[in-house]
Amino acid sequence: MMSAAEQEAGRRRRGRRTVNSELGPAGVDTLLAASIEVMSEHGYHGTSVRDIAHRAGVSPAALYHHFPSKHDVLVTIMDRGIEELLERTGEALSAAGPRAIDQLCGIVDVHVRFHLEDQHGTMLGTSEVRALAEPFRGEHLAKRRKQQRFFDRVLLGGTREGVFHTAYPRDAARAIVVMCTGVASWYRPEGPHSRTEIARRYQELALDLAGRRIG
Amino acid sequence: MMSAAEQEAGRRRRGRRTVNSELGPAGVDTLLAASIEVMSEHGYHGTSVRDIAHRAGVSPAALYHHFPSKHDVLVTIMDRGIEELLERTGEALSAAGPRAIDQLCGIVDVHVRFHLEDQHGTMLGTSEVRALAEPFRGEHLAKRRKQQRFFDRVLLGGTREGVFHTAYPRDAARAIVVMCTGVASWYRPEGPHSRTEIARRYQELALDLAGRRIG
DNA sequence: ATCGTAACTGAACAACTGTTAAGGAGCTCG
DNA sequence: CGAGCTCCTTAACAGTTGTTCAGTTACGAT
Repeated sequence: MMSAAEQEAGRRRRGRRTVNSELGPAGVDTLLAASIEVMSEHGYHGTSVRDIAHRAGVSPAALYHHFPSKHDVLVTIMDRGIEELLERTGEALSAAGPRAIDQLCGIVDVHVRFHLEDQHGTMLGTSEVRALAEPFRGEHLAKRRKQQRFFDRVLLGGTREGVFHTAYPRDAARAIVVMCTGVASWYRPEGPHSRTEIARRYQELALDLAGRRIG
Repeated sequence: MMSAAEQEAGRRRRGRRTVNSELGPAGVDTLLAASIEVMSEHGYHGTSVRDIAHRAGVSPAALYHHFPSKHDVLVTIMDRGIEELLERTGEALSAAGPRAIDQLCGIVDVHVRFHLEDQHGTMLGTSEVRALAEPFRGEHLAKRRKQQRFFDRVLLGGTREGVFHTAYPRDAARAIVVMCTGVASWYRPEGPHSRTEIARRYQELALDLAGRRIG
């Protein structure tokens, strides 16, 4: 007969392989990865603590060793996500230099790549804001507005610079963010185009939306 | 002491006023309207049958007089929505005539207006596809692809016609749909712009995405 | 060897879930 | 009148929910 410890170790290993490809501290990170997988498929309310635990290969109670509540798991995922996006966007903006065209290409590249690489996490992030309780909801929305303002500034700057000719820079900025965010909901890794190619195309589409004249 | 009938009538009247502004058959339509309101706020799984019934001013069991299940309520809402969108899009396309520019303006106008007028319903429609069970999910996705194909055809047609110059007509078509669908998630009736004005602007943005040259 | 602690377990909790059963009020029609 | 129908009720059902609790195991430090 197999000992409880052997059973348990086996279960954990299996859990790790599914979610985490065999390494890592297997605690918080495994649970977060499992949560992202299963929540992005069925939504926050459509996912039970037992679903998460089963996917992670642990018991339901194990989740409460690492997080105070199911809600806190969501908060952690959403906050890590938006924070990384903000950081990467800021970096891209610094690296782009002073020209609005370069800036727009830079932040669109980051935005698209981020939503392609962390497809499930970002889908959670965009669809489950409503599941956040206050004050986390308010804080998260503030960070989203901050991210939006990056795009607003680039569009308005380019308009003043005279390189963007759209009559509605704010609407164009919002449209660009929405369209780049949207890639997470249709992208399939087995599709015909590489992530790099998709990012390149969206830079072009964003420039069109900004009203860059050809010539 | 108030009779049960009086209590009940009062409750129903209150329910109607909240949801339906006092008229209508108060049965199926009231329940659907209540479902759209509360489900668009908390999502399908975040909404209980008791939540819906309470908003509609009836008992939880009343829902099962009109629908076989909670899931069927969602199916009804989503199907009515996509069917009306398809119909309106088809009409707009016929009314637009042969030129791709007019066609694009027509279907963008319909798409934006539809998502502004039925804001809550369309938000449900875009976010809760995952809550649909088979075979309804498959059927609904087929209708969504049909709607997408309207835009694909217009973009490809305009490219062949030589009036649209985007290098990526299919990506542009998807981006246009996504950006028009997105209005439902940020629009507030008390905002600075009328629905007509927003629709007009999005026609402009769509033409930019399509790569219509100025001049 | 023993202590401490991090990581986890199975079993239980009350609350809530979708759904059903049985019945009553109000209406129309013969 | 009363049969039949629509629309709705209260009360209950079994299953699931998030969460807690008391205990167990693995393991590095003393």
